[in-house]
Amino acid sequence: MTNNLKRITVHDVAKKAGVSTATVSRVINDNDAVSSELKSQVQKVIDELGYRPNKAAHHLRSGKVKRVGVLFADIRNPFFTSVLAGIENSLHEAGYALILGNSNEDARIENMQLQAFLDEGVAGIILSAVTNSGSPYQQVLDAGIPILAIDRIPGNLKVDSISIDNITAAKQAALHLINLGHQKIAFIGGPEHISTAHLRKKGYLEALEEHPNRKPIIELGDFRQSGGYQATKNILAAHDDISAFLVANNLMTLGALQAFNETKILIPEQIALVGFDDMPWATSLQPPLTVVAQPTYDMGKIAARLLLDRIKNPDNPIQQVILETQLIIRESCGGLRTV
Amino acid sequence: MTNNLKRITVHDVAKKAGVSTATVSRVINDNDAVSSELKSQVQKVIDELGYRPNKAAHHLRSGKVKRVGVLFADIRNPFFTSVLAGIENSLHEAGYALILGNSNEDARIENMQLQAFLDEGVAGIILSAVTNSGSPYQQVLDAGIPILAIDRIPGNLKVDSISIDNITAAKQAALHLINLGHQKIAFIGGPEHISTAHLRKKGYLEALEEHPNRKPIIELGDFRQSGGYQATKNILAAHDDISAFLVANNLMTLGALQAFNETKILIPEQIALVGFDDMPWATSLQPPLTVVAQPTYDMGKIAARLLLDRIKNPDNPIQQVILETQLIIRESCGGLRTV
DNA sequence: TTGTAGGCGTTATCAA
DNA sequence: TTGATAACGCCTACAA
Repeated sequence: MTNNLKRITVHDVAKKAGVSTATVSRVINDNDAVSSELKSQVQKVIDELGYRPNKAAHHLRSGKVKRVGVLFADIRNPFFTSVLAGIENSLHEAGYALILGNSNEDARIENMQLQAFLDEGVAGIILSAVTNSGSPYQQVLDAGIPILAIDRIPGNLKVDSISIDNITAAKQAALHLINLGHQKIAFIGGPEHISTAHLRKKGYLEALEEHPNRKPIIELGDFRQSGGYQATKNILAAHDDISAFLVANNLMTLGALQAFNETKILIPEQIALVGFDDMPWATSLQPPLTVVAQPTYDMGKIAARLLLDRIKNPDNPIQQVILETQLIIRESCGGLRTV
Repeated sequence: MTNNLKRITVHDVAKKAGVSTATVSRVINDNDAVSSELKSQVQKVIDELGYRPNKAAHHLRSGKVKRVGVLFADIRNPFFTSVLAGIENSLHEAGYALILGNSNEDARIENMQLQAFLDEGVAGIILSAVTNSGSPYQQVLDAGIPILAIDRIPGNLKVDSISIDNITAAKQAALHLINLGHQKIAFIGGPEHISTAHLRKKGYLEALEEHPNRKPIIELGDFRQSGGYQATKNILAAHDDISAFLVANNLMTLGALQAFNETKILIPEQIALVGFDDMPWATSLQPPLTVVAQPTYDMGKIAARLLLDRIKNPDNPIQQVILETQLIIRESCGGLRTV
């Protein structure tokens, strides 16, 4: 049942190649100066024997690991899934393994997962933070493990980060609705402690401020479908003269649609709708959804690259990358009413 | 910049507690018989020092790892995302780390990823196989690493597995459409080499066979949105008398909807639609989508548990778990026409 | 029940 | 440029 072929080690290679284990090690790690003669000779034996270095031993002795931890606040949200796919792609190309964790929007779990990453041994961590404060992450940085903050950036944390310009993104969407002639535009936002939620609300408010007589109508959800549904219901119950909705998150947009369908409200005839994130279903809905699109997959790819850069060059200056969003105008926001 | 606090090891604990490193090791690993007196004494020192065992050393010496590899064919598909969340949850509870890989429906990449898992050191692998043959996976099993096949089960592979009853699932959906009185029911399936695709087609065919005069109308897509779109277009172009569609995958269902919207075909008035997987958007669509629901999250949870069982008991009999699906009837398939 | 000591597979240091 | 050797941190015979 069990495998009784003994594991092939540097010793086996060394013996067969007639060199020392040190030389074999040097060939594996390429770097050192080994005569190209010996190098190819050893490499040949490595191939013949099908030798594969033991990573645990390598890690133990050298302290180096090609492993990155990815900790997201909600891996079920398609936004993160797409980002994750981008990360996976970059890491795989670079020969790094990806350890995945889900903090589930829970600071306690997040903390445990980070600790688990440290125990497991990672060269760096990509993190969509649950809390807005940097302090919980300091111990990780103190341990010499770099963090790359993605999407949600804790305020006082000095780390590399990648995000979108949330204020402008939301503002642009709100302005579009304003320019279509809408007077009463409701905003469904997320929890204040999440930076993206906070900033998108700010963008919405900024847009309204630029246009007189437009009062903010705001309801905050939990970034989940049910939260969007409930927030929409609440707004509809409290106001009967709203003609447009801006929803600050993908799943909440689905919740809002559910509420509109239930209430037999027609989109865009009765209410214009702009959502967040260009998800697979956006073009399958009737009418197709107008959205603020984030470059999710690319965010992931870039995030991984930034982190790998940091791992290679710990003393480089910190980079804060901000990607642009795109307002994709489809039919859910209706045509021009007044200009 | 760098951390100059030396790492705390068993030796530090041993010295401070006035015991040998062997005793410390025994306390860490709980199992052995250490007097409860000594045990609590050592534990106290461990807590005081904040000692955390080095997993690389543990792995190297003992050969044991609490790490599982998860390799999916398409991590961007929300079906897998949901399964993944279930797996993550179970593994995290059990103190296992999750290494994630994406084979992207490519057998070559799948092979590389499996090799990477072996190099990295995993106690087991959860796999949604790209190919339908078991042979590519034999080397992993030969290395003593158990595989748990999920969703797609290679034909000739003797491993634990968890899946749904794909034949019955599709058959049930097709029968529902038949019972509603539909005569021409089109089926959009997936690539034949994927077991789920193959079996769902079989279920559709079985349903038709039970009812005379119903000819199969089949188009195969690639399990992606664009494939569903194209397949729908093809069917619509070739037939003008179809009154119902059964689509065998979640993203292809979105593609079909896109095609229907574009062609101004009304659901369910002109065409009744049944899709696969109860995804977040199903209830946000107008009309809400009738679907064959798979217990995705639970599949993941159970998959992880099965694998951990296998890791603990390598010689237990093989388990093939088949979960039931549920036909959730909403409005997209229309009401009863004829019975 | 507890301690001693050797080794897991690799790499870093030092010497040749 | 190459080799001998110790050490990374832990576990496990074996001895006491």
